[in-house]
Amino acid sequence: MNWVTGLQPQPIRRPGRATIEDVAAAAGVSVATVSRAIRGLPNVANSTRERVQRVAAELSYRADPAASRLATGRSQAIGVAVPVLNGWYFSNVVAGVEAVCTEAGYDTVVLGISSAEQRTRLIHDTDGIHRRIDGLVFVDVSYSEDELTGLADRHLHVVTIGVRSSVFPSVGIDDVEVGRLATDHLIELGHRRIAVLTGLAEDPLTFPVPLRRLEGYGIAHRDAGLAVDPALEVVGNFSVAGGYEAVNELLALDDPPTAIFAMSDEMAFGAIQLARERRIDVPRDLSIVGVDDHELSVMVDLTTIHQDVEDHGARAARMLLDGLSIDRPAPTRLEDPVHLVVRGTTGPPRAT
Amino acid sequence: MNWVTGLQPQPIRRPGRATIEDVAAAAGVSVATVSRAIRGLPNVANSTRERVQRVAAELSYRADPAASRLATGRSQAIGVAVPVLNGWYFSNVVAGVEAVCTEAGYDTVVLGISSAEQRTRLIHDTDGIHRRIDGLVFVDVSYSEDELTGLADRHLHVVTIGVRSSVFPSVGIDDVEVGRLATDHLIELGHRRIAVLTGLAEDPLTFPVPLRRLEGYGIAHRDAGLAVDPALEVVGNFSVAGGYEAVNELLALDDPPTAIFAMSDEMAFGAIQLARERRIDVPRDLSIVGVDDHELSVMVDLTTIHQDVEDHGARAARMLLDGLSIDRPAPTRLEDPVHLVVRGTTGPPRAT
DNA sequence: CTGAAAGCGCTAACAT
DNA sequence: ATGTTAGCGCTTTCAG
Repeated sequence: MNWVTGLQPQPIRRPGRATIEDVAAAAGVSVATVSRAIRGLPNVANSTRERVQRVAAELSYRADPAASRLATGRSQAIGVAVPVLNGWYFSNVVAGVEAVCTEAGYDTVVLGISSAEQRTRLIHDTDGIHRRIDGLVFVDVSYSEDELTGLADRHLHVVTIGVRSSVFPSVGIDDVEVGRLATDHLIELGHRRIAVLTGLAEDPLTFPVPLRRLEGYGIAHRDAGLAVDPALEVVGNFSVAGGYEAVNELLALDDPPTAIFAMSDEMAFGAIQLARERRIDVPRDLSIVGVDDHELSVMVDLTTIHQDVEDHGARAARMLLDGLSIDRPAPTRLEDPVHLVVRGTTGPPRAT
Repeated sequence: MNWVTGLQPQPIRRPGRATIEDVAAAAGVSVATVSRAIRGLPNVANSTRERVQRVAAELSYRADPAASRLATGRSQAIGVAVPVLNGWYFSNVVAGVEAVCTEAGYDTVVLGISSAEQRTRLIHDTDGIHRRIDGLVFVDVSYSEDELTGLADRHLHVVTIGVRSSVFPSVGIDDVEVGRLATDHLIELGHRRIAVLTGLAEDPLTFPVPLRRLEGYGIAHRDAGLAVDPALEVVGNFSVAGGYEAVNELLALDDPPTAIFAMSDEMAFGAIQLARERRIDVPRDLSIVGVDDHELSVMVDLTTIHQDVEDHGARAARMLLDGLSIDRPAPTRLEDPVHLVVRGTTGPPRAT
């Protein structure tokens, strides 16, 4: 009730912000009808629908997202959780996700998961995340199956990129094959001491992709009757600087490698840089193969394994959006083929 | 009404989702007190606040963001609008923004503004954006002052990165100085025919940064008593491929340049690549200077102009968040100093 | 096909 | 210091 009769009877309201009631009034129908008409629900006479839509357009009416979220329980937004936002791989994934989401009328909220603490908060809902988004795509941020099951139980829709999951759909590549492909290439060229630049030195659980690639690396060795030397496995953190440092270490070895399998092009770039500074001839004295087919690899003539990362993001988003209507989508796996792109940084070792 | 008496009498409610009423009941207080206690508002006895917070924690209660958004009108989310999401510059900006926002408890929603249509939709509220976010940072997506004023009138808080604005705060660098610095460096080395790789060939309004840098390029020439040759201004679209193509064109000229000022490192990378393929000696036959100080520039030994992009994003976010409480923040300009980093891709021209 | 009304969960007066 | 209650703007039975 308004006690101060006649004084500012209407609440302070931003001008131009038409509500559903305004539209209803202007169209001479009830708010329920407006809601139906606008969202394309059935049981609305065509003439009515038309009129309502016209009026809504005139008033440039848009349903308040918060209000409809409150009423429906859906936020029309999805989240994309990535360890780091800059960095070639992740920004491409995000780009793919965003494109699809925007197209579908969903907002894309980015969630940086750089620390273990952020990772925990996210999964344990300390963060209240699943009130803010309808679904989540995890990009190479990995959780135990138990944790994921927990999410599923709370009705959060998830798609993972990179790591595969037994509880949620996922898209990625065959990382074992990646490791095998790269290593095989090197072995075929005649290399016997092949170093590998891997990811973070953390709990394997948090990032299994390097492990899979390492597995492929191992398989290639085994198949060729070669033994792997643990000393040749160095952490490069998937960064240029990390790759640089890693190779620096490797070259200090008594018996340094003749070839390097870098699990990302960025690490390979770092490796190349160090080689240049040290005046090491690539590929004569050191062969280098990367993974990603970064747009700059062609520039440095890097042999690498191609994958279409932006497409991974797009496909993941599509899967997620499609799955939103189903209560528990099957944990399908979408696996993109990968292939080796041979360029100039790999060749036979000098002393073959 | 539930017709099947006795069956599932309570509404379908996700388990574990405590509401403010649950907390109130459990703590033996009213919902208003819970609200106050949890948000740290005054007028709550310490003992009460403690108890409420404890109970809330036990029930792992979190205010439903949609509900509070509806009640308060604030969404606790900010948007960051970028032309493209992959690409070194933009992903770094977004990373900076996200870090600050997350820290402050705000969600970061990314908005790709690749098409003119998306640009229009966003600004004209066809998108309903300002119901979804409290503030917006525009990253090198430029609008007329009129359009921006329109946004301000609708109480949308904005900070721009790159382009400066007379209506909203902005952070960036002195782009005229960037152009001058790069060009001067080349002129001092003795170059007289200096090409410039610019941005999009679109409406200047949509992207003034290249224009400012071009201005600096012009000033440097004028100060040195040199004339600029329009034929040496080529569009490179700020991409590696664009830079490659642009230089390809330049070299076809009757009187090709001896030096190139690329407005981004990525274009410079493309230029370097082409030079390599053509066996053009850099810097002997072609000097190249970029802008950004991309982490890979050191790798290709690129002379460039350094700027801290991630920091731009962080500062913009901070300004935006700080300004949220003020009705119309002053259009301050935060300008980061830039400096030339001389590396190996620039040197005196052969025929000095 | 359309309307009335009861929420959705929270905040913010206003009372006490 | 705490409680009551009226919205916020929309969706969704349920009635008609």
